[in-house]
Amino acid sequence: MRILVIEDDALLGDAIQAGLKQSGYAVDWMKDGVSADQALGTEPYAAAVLDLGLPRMSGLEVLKRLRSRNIPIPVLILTAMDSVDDRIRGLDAGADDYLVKPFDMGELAARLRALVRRASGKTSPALHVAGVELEPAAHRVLYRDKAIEFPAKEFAVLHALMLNAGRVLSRAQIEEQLYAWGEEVESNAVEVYIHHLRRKLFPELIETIRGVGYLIPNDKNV
Amino acid sequence: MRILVIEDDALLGDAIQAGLKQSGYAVDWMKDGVSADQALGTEPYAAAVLDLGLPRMSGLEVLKRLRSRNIPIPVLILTAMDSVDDRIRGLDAGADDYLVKPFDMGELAARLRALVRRASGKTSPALHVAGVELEPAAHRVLYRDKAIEFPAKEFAVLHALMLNAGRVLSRAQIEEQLYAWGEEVESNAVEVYIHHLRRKLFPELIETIRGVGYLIPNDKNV
DNA sequence: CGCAAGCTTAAGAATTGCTTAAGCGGCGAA
DNA sequence: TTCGCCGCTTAAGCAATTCTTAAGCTTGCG
Repeated sequence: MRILVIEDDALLGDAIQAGLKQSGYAVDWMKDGVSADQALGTEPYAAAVLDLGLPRMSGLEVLKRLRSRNIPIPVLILTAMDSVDDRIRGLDAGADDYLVKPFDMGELAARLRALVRRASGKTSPALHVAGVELEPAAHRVLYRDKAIEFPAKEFAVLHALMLNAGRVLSRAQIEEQLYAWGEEVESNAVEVYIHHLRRKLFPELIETIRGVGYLIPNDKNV
Repeated sequence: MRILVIEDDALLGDAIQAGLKQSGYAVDWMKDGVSADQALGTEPYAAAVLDLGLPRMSGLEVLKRLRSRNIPIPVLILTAMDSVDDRIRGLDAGADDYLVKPFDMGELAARLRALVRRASGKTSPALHVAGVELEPAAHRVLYRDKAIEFPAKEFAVLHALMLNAGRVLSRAQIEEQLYAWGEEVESNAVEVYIHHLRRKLFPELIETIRGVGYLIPNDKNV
């Protein structure tokens, strides 16, 4: 799950990036409006965290341009305590939620989670597919009522596949979820994670579509 | 278009039912959580309007059970003005939108419309022709309710032909679907794929138009 | 009847994915 | 701080499938 953080303050940006990484997101960090605008147009982010005071192009402008291009990703804006006006204008311009600085990293992560979930529409907090239950918030997976542990990346792959149950995800699509800019891999990492998932759960869970990608089939029943 | 309204307050429920009927929906009205839960499991609703405070089973519980059964219909929850917590928990439990009481009937109708549109847009369109069903997203083909496997290229050929059912595709047009620039083949590859398709499905599915190309005829009946 | 277009088959080539294992780096414990 | 563990990334060999090609055969049409 990939998030774009747009924040010009180095200290704060660093903290946000670190905190969100901790929560398992792949985080890109842009420090001005123009780069952010561009990145939002090209990369498949699940959400954006946007400070309104930015150099080169204001956060509000970034937001407006985003919406005018009909890109519906959830945007959470960061505002100073005293700028109620900004907050209102942000929400008017299409922001989905806001947080007043200073804020707690846990809360930011929680809100992002809620936003992403809501945006993806039909996703409940716990995903149930093929007897596997995955709780994104708790970073927990249950199979046959037993908790199974997954390291961050394995979890992310499983999450992506379960979110898209019934749809094929190409290896490239999965990689985009796992890695932020400049930390792409060039190996068969995804294959290895798939292998681990199959071993810890059961092999039939994930189907291979040769030359296309991977897929967790939708349940028919239940 | 059928909508389920779950609301225990007689006055409000009546108003909602009337208002939505006005907007052209067929409206069922349940007054407690248990009946609603049951109805949602059996009837094909396009969306649900859910009050969170319900007798017998709370709205939140209804929602959770709905999602745990992987039923992805859009749910709009109704919350009291002061219960921000409920709203959050509702969204966390998989609601798609919310409305704070009291609300305007026009707005409710508008939001439902938006939700339904969004939800139906996400359903990947399956192609049905001549008893063959092809789901692009799942990379899956069903014939006589049996799944049949196709390697990437064969699938691509079938997909192209079904997308253009009733129209002749030249061999060159089919090849364009299969190969990126600079990797054209110079052989009878397409003929070979056509042959495989005919064998796995049935020979009459694909007609040969000599000197022109290939064609899957349109069904007369659906 | 003869030719061209398309069908069928088969086999080698190429690609793709699976599996295993090892090195590396970070993080926590001692 | 140092050590050891764990997770992440690579790499390489192997197995299987898929792709391409070509050759011979069949069919339809003039």
